[in-house]
Amino acid sequence: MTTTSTKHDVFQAIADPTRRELLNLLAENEMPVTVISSYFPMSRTAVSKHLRILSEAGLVTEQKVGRETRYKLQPEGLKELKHWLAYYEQFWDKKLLALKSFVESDNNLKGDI
Amino acid sequence: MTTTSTKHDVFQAIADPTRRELLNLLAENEMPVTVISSYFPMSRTAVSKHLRILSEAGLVTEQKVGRETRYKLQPEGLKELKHWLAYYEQFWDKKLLALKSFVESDNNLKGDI
DNA sequence: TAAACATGAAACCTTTTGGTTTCTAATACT
DNA sequence: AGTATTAGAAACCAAAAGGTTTCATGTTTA
Repeated sequence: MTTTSTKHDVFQAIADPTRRELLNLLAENEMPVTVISSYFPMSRTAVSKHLRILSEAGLVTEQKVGRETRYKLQPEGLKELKHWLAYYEQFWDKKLLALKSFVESDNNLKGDI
Repeated sequence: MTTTSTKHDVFQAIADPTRRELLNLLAENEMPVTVISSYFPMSRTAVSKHLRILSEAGLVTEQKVGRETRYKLQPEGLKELKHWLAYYEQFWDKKLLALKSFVESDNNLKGDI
């Protein structure tokens, strides 16, 4: 059982361009909501909601410090996406394609496991 | 200039679970709409609309053959996603982290390229 | 202690999304 | 020629998404 409680999934979380910008912003520095929202052309509350969604998807973490809540990137949350992608890489990666056709061909090691 | 006309972007295209299933289904075999839609618990028209979105995002291609339209995966469309992800990999990949701190440190090969 | 600050919750609104059913057009079969 | 088949277009609808403003609550700080 994984620790990440995924109410919103990663795919949906990164679908929104604002949220992708948020990830980008939070990648290097952790920062509180008010600071974060100063980078965006929308209300603080709206940004806060995006942060919530990112948090639920396991892409950022929140840490309360006094009256402020600091958010920062949690890159591990993107691993799920990487795994998903990995499956499709075989379809464009020549090396993987070669391996695939080798494994699937009938003229090698019949009946052997 | 790229050939992919991206009206819908990849991020949004893969956000929907039905569309991810479609990609999965079309990864191995190309097939016409009626056959495709038989795998899904919704109308043919609905599936058709999902296919359109995938197509606009450059994730599938359509080929008209007689009265049917055959769809298949266009894996290259996922490269954009891979590139996006690559940036974030540095944040969880130890090797990349090590490289990063090395490159950023001031005590190596100053002014040398 | 009172005022200011940081943030999330609530209620609300508009647009987008994911689905439906019906209609139209093109192609294939008999 | 006439009927079936394949698929997209149109019109429509309910629910979700993305935003707003206002309110409540906890935390500083003057």
